[in-house]
Amino acid sequence: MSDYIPQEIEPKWQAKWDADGLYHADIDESRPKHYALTMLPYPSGDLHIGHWYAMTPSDARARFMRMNGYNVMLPIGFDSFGLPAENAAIREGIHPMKRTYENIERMRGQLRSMGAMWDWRREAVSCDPEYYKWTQWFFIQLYQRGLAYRKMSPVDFCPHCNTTLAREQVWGEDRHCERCETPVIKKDLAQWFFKTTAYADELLNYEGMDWPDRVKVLQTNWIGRSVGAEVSFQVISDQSSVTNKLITDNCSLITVFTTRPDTLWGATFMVLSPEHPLVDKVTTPEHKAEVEAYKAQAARQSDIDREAADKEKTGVFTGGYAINPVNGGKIPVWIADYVLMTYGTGAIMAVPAHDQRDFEFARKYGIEVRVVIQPDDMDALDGATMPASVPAHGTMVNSGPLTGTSADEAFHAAIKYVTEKGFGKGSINYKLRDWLISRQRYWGAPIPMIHCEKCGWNPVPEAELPVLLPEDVAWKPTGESPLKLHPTWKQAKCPVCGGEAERETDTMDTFMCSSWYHLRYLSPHYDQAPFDPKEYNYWMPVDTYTGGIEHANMHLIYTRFFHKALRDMGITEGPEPMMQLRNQGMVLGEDHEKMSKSRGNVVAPDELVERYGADAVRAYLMFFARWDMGAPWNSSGIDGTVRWLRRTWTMVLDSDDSSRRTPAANCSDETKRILRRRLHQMLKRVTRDFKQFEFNTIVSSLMELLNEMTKAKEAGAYGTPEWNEAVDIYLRMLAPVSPHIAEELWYRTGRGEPSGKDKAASSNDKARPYKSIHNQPWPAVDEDAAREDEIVIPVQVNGKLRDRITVALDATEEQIQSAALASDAVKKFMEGKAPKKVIYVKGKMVSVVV
RNA sequence: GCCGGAGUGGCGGAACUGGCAGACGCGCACGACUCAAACUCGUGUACCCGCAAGGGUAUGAGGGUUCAAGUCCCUCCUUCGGCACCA
Repeated sequence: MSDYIPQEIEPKWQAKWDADGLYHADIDESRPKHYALTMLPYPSGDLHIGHWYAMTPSDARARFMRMNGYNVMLPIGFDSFGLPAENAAIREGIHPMKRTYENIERMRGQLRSMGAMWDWRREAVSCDPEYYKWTQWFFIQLYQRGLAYRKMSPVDFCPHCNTTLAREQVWGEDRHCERCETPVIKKDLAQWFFKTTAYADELLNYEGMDWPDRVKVLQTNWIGRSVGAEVSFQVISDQSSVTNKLITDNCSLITVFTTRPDTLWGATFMVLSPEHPLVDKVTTPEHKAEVEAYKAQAARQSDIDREAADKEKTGVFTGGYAINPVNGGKIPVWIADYVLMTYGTGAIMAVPAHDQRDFEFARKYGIEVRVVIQPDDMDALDGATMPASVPAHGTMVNSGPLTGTSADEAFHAAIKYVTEKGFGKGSINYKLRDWLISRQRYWGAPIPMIHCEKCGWNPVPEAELPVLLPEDVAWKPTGESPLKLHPTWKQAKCPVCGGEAERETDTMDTFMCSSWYHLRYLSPHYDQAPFDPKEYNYWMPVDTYTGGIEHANMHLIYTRFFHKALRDMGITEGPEPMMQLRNQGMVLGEDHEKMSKSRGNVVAPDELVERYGADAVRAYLMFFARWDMGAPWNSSGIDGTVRWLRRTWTMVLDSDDSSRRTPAANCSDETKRILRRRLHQMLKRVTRDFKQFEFNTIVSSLMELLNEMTKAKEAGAYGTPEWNEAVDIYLRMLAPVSPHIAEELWYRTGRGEPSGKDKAASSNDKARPYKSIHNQPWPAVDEDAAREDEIVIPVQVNGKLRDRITVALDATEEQIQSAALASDAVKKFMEGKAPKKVIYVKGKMVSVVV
């Protein structure tokens, strides 16, 4: 028996599988399809342990599905546009394209070392013109559908990355850039947006999706649907008049959004956001100076200062008044920076008695507090003296026709009331914003739009796609797109009038590229359309999608939006692109901190593969933590999986009979029966765990089975039919986890030999078809073999475990109960008393109560 | 503040309809092999009392439901994510 040397067998089999096209996924209508997808990597230049942690269990799962008769496609590619390559260009003067393709080449090798079942023919690279041509094409489709638009607005800008960011890419309390952690600033810029909000409601529907609740909750919170009403308040024109003459033109209606229309009678003032367009109109000449000063101060403040929730509320009175439409009350109009222009209508009605923010504001500025809901469990409230706002649950008071009803009923009644009276209507608001996709950078897909002085913005004609990136560009960190500084690139002919025009010089957010990569994998070189409809009809939707949870509110919302928008254009079909989603956790450094170069706690998978082999690294990554949780790395733990694979090698191949082993002829039936029982029990567990993505217990079950088999081998099982069956099934279960050693042992034990007819067909050893273990079916559980013939029943007395009795599987309840009561230990703890009650749970437990 | 996840030996974790807590592995201890060490193999390993048999205590804390709770319910604590003046 030779030694287990993964460094020899792994490259050998990788080359063989590649040469045989073993993992090619082609349309085959005779088999059910399974599209397995893992989030495509960014070509940073090195595959890190996180990639391995995400990808190897996904590969194992795909292999399991393959062995279960599915025609499985597992594609791979690169999300290869993006900032790091461009920043390196600025720093080191290396062209982003050159650097990116070098990195891709390096990572291809690293990916191959995993021994995963990628179909490399389907590789897609998003920075390749044959890919981004279609990214641009999709932009145009969205534009023509009215789902892409250009707007001047205050947007988040990362001063370090020198580009604008989508709202989803701004994180944390200090509002920092998702990529470089620099706090963002606000800039007024004309930018392109996608109308994600048009699909807000549909994105909240997860029907038929096998996604983790965690992700659904994150998305639901992010979309932030609120149900309420819009109510319009009229501004009083002549502020000194006692007759309250109303301005009748619509421009002097202030519309607010409220989730509590039932509290309308308690609105004692209004607040406009300082940026609200009606501020100037409402403000009286005496208050103009003060209002202007406040507006200027609010504009200067960063969002971070402004949005700090614990900051004391500030604001100024505009001098203007509005009429509360439900009771005719004259209420003052203020401006305050706690009201955001970006949510709702940018204006609120303030109900200090039942909203803490409004309450603090009212007390600070001496505004009336008017109670309209009396909570049932509190003494009668007095607006003038109450120390804090009270929750808006209870019975309506001081609320006209609603008085006396419960607040819950009043919610609907109020909407009906304002609708009938004509000054409001039911309304729904979302926190979700439209997706800002413009980036002032070079290394991205150019936005295929042309601006003409006469004809405005128009898309580049389809025949002229792709709009190629120029290669001769100077990279300077200016905050402007390098494309803008290029001497000629932006010059273009207007597609409408043919006159002189200019290209859009911004490029697209790379999340645009990754919103449809699963479609490009279907046919990466197809040049008639973004994908070949034949491939689409067979493979889509994605059956299993795996990746990190950090994309819950970014990629996973974008790609769902994209699919739905395309569906409405007739390009895709079905409600969702990815039916099943599973998230892996994160591998932390040995110091329990997030891995980073600066902490020096990064684990390099290349070194591990070199030292232990890919099979051991794969097995360890599946074994060492719950996949969905992740855990800190433990460098000595991998020794356990290395030992396990070596013992597997020895168990299967070592036929040395000179040891103390019992000869096969003397092997007892009992040994064989136990071997088969344990084998099929483990098979059952492993099958279940693969279905449920519980990879850690798959490996531990295999370890247990190895221990059982080693015992059986010592007892003479080696060489018996039961032994051969056990080896056969063991290797098949091992194949998805550690594909190389499984294949090698399959081969060495002659299981890959062609049988009968195949063998006769060719005497040439090389041409003989080899029957790879990876083309074998998953074994079937023999339930009879797995069944125990005796069971051990724990016996409790007064809830404490006192004994275990062994009974035949078919023992009756009476037999088991009397055996339990006959036990010495049980008798001892019953202390001679008669049992009050004996509970028997079938096959599980006897519980005696005295 | 709100929403979600997680707290089990020295460590990673297991326990899948409430039914034997600690599977499997790491580490550690002892033994075999060895001149020796490493490797490998074997045995042991939650904690406390006990030579042992045995007994007691344990799943973040405290209550509850139950014959029986890591698992269900209530009140907290710690920790990790996300959101955060969202009207």
